[in-house]
Amino acid sequence: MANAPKRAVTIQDVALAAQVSTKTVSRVINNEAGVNAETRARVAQIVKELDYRPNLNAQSLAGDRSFLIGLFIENPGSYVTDFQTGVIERCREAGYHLMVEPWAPGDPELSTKVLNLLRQLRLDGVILLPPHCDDPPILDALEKEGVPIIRIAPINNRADSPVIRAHDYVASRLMTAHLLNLGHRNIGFIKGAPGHSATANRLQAFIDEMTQQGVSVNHDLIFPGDFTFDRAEISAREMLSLPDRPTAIFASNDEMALAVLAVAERMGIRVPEDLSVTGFDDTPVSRMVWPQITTVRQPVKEIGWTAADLLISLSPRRKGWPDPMPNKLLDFEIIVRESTGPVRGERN
Amino acid sequence: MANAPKRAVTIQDVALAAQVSTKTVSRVINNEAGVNAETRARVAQIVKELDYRPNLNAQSLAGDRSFLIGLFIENPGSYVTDFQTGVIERCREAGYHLMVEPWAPGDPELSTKVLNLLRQLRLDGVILLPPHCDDPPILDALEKEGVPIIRIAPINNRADSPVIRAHDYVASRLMTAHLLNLGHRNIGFIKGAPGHSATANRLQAFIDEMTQQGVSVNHDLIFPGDFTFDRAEISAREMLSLPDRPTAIFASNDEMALAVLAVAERMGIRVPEDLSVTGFDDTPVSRMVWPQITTVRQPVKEIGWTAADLLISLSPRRKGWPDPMPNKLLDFEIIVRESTGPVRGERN
DNA sequence: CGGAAGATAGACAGCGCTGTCAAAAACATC
DNA sequence: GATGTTTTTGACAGCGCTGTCTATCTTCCG
Repeated sequence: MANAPKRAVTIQDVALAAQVSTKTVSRVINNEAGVNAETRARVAQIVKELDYRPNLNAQSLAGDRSFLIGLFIENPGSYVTDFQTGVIERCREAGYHLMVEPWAPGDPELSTKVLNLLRQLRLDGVILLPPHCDDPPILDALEKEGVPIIRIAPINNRADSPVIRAHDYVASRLMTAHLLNLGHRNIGFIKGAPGHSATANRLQAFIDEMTQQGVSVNHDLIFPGDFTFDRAEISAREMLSLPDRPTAIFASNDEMALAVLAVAERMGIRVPEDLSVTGFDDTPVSRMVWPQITTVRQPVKEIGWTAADLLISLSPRRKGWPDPMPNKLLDFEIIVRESTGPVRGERN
Repeated sequence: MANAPKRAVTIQDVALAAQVSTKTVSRVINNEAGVNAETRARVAQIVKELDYRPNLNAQSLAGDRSFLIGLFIENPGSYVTDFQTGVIERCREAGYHLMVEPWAPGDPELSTKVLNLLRQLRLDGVILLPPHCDDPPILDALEKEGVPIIRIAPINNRADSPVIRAHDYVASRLMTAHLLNLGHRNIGFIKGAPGHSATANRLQAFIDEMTQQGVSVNHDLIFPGDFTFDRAEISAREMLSLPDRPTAIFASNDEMALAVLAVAERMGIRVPEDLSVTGFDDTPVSRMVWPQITTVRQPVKEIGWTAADLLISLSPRRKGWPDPMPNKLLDFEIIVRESTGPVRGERN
């Protein structure tokens, strides 16, 4: 029904009531220096009494900042949800808002569309998740508009923006060591999607750890994947049909570990007795299935916090990033659950 | 680094280049009537050449509409992700944007916070998911600001806004019938969270179908739940420890069905041989686990589309909703998978 | 061919706020 | 008490756009 289009309380109203200029009110609500303590108190009082809230559009237009932060994602779901939660939490505390924008990586008009968004909204910053954090059309558009960015777990280096990542590589090595400790030697690996640094890191760490522990890597046991259930299902089926099938499978994320579980179940292979399975990310489902999945907890929400904090701390002063670029490397945690167990010698 | 603060192309620039007034340019970009076809073409041409995009903030400020739609959620995840995707898709096509705002239902300052947001952002509309669609502080704040709303599957009626829902009740009856057809008579039920219409509807439909088919409902087999895994796990454990335990359990959503599966597995109860389990919502995981869960597919994304479409179609003209309120009732689909099977007589 | 009606265009103000700069007030100094 | 310095405040323009209203130009009709 959209009733009563009541005119909202404006800065004018406050100024009038407080007997000061609008500029002074502006100073108070923005916590700027140079206002007498008494005046400040009086204005603050009136603001409260009148229940005044500045109009963001007007602030944006006049002040050339939007109080909006973009989050570019490929598709929602998986870890993105947690991440988003983290970002929103911090944004809200700081009076910012989050605009979630999904993009399809291959889109030929991507650049135009991104530019369109940026020009229209004047975002104060953008957080780029993989694979967008390495996507030239997107990066170019952002650079062209001079929008500050934060990249999460990118592949390529750039000197112009901070990077936040968790230590995938170390985590993956530890996870591999976990499998090796359990006696597994014949270990299969399902890769993630190309274009994600996690894909390369997790695989490389797997190979390095195996090698360092003197276990030769069987490259025929490294199967393709793309972080989805369906693709992993195919790889799992192939791998488990091998005459000398692996005693353990390291899946590059939880959803793919789920696929391995499903295939194993269907083939009558018991987990963890006959096959150990590990995931990555500690998504909620990893503990809702049976057996619960051994996985790596990435501090996804914390990464979200960090990203938001960085952008918010930057935005008021348009001075660019501080000199040592404030990159962050966050901790992870290996979570051993039911899907991994000691290798059983009776086969072969 | 936030380089080159290049001044963006404005409507002025276009007007100058096209030798018309800014107002005419405005007419063209907003597709308003009253512009000569020739002029329109010329302006459109220049707009393209200059790669001009109107500044949303300015449009909002001057035009009293924000091109922003709010989506109020309790917490992300579950079906919300799909819903969000649907809304974003339509918003983008129409030049709108989505602002996702999670709220904690019990928050004593809820009203203030919502008002704050509304006054600051001037949203063109808000979509309310359960349980917010029945939350007085939120509804009051929205009404006070005259923001149009769409409510998804609310409990209470209100004449002032459209409602979109899928036919929970019918779906739940059919699902119950499915269980009855398989020969189950001793059926357990795990309820959803209070404050959601789905909770009441799904339960009532279950009771009604049972009753109609002449099967007496054992109220001791109706267990509490809140749509979460953890709570359902407790209920499932209790239920399956009963001396005369049910041969089927109807869980009010997929996550809780997962819990039943996990408990059954742990207790050595086979699904579906010894126990049939059904979920609700057809979330992605319902087919990623083994056995895959029999569930009800709700057209969550389509509901998102519909909600966005309604709001967008309303917003340009501030005339309020059309007369028969455009409520929508969407279709569902029962998806029979592996977690349900015929009852086996050998027990007792 | 005069005048009414309709189509097209522009002038202008102003949405609500902040940046800039100058004025006023308060305080220091010798 | 005159002068310099700092603090506090306000006037004013303008961010980029749209709503309103008026001016101009066409067209149509008796």
